[in-house]
Amino acid sequence: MGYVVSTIRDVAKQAGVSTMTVSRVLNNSGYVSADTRERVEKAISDLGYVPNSLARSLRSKSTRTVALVLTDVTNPFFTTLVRGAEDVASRHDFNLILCNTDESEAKQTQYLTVLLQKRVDGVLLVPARSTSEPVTWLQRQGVPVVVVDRRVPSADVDAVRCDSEQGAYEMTRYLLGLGHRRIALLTGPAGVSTAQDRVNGYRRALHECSLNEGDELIAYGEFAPHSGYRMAQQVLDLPERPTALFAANNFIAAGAYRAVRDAGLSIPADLSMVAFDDLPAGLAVEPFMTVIEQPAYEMGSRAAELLFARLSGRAPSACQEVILPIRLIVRCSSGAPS
Amino acid sequence: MGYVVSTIRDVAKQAGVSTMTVSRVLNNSGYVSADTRERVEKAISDLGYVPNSLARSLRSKSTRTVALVLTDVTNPFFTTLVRGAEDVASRHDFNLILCNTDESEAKQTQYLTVLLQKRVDGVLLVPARSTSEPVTWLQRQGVPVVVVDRRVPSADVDAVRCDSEQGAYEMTRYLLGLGHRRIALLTGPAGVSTAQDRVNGYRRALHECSLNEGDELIAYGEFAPHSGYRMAQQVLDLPERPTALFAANNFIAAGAYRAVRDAGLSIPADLSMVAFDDLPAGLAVEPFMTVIEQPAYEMGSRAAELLFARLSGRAPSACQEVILPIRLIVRCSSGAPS
DNA sequence: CCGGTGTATGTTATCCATAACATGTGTTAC
DNA sequence: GTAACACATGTTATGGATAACATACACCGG
Repeated sequence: MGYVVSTIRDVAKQAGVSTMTVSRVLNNSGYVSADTRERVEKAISDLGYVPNSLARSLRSKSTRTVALVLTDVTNPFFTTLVRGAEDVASRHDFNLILCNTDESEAKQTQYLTVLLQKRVDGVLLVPARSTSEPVTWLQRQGVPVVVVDRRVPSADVDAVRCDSEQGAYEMTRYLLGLGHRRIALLTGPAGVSTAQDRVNGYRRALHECSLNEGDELIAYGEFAPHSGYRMAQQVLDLPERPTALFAANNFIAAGAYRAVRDAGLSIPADLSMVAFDDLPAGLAVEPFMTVIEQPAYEMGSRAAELLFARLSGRAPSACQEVILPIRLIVRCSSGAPS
Repeated sequence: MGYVVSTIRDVAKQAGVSTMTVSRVLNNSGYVSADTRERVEKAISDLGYVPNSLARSLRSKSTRTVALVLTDVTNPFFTTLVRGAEDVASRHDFNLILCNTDESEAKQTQYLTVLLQKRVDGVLLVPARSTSEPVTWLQRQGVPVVVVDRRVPSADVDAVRCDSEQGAYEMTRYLLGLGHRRIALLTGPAGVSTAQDRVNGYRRALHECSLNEGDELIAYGEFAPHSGYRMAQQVLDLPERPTALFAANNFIAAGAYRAVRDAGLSIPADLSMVAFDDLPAGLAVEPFMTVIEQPAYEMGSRAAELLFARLSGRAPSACQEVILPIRLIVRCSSGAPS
């Protein structure tokens, strides 16, 4: 009970020096004799002193902390992205705070408020919705932002992402090339740029083939397995069943895959299936699906690097947009329509 | 550029009051007239003022933040546990910081250091290894701890978990009851209490049946799919193949499941399979496995409640150990040996 | 009319560290 | 011999908020 947390003053007294000298030892700044340093270090360890970063940050105006605000920590795409950001952050000796918004704008606002209050030095943001408002808010508060994975309209901000429109276009072209004409697209919320861009790329490819289907083959839902399941059911129930399913992300694909199996259809014999984002190899399904792979790790690391470039002032004043290349990986879930 | 972040002083000046009055408005404490409150609130919103929680916490000696340190954020068992903790935290108007140690003691130490520096008010800890050291360290620094899911030896600390030994015992009894005699156990790292307890429960059940197998049927690995895959391969390659596989957690089960399929065996015809922790329903495998289910959400919420009880002083001075009940859910992955 | 109580606001000290500046050695250079 | 400089340490001001205390007025009861 009642353990007393010691302060820099206690350490100074114990070591017989001023607090400033202790501070120098802690920060390895300025001059300290070997002898003094040793005494101070002994005092620190004797007292079990842990510096108070609140006080430290208050004075130094830097928390050495950045935040990564994303929409779904459980998605392997994002966990990989996190590792990329983490590695860069720890290389810069920064802490990374993870905030999971669950695709909710309200939660996002709440987290950004807390982050501003905690005075994080910068934010990596995967926006829950396609609005520039949160970005400009952070910027007005003097917090550098890098927008990751998704677009926000008309914001003057650093950004790292892949070209979802182009990716969806290429994937759709690939399916068309196999001979598919009825291709269903299962996508995310209409308000999310990646969901919309993938629709646009899909449409562009279809239009090029003069396939102007109505929108019955496009299903909007959430980036979640249960939603993928429902959307797949929905398009499989259409009078004229599609010959190919294009899931706009890995979780939608996972759910859709179950729906297809539950419907007694086999892949790719009865139906081709492709997806955006690779599927988690470890989890029960072996990697067999034809996918558009995005370099998630690199997205995280490049975004973090951009942020640290801003933080250190080593960045060009103009904002940078980094578009990373995607890769179409053909596996055995896709083939010519029967 | 150069946006100026405003302080409570700026707000006070703008509203023509003292900083103390602004503080009262912010914290809804003390007396403030309706008229003044309105002026202050206008000033706050005009300036886009965001209170500095560093300064606030420094003075008030409370960060209104607790941390949940766990070993694998990607595991649905833990994400569910997180939600339990989150809900309770937000009900108490506290922030929850998530720290992912990846089962590494080094990472755990690093995170705890940062948390102490940031002066979190409390910690929920899923210990990476069975050592009481990190717990006593936190306690000596005056930070209340609740140990979750896993045991640490001889520590005087609040704890919430399930009885892994008993769960494994019951599951093994169940398999023995079906007629299985060669039951392989795929478990986690030897240094983790849940991994070890599950071995102990398994052994107890076997001993009761006078089945004193050597340890060739016990494989130690990591709580991860790739490890489950390898361990399954290992026991499937034994001269006398086991008739049942018992995975000590869901991720091991997911990997083992793939190994079984890759070996061309079918479940439960050729081999029964059971697991500790339910499998993620959403991810490609439908829930079909016989499991010991732990109340993950409740573990998180109860642990958080215990922590807040301590924080508010409303807790009995003696430490509490909460052992939550588990449930054996029989599904179609297990049957009598062929 | 006086003291007690509730309301409304302000002043000062403080939280714990670091920035900025000051001071005092000893050594080197010319 | 002394200016210049590296080295070593200390003193004071400061960051942005709240705790603790102080002040002042209004209203009420006796």
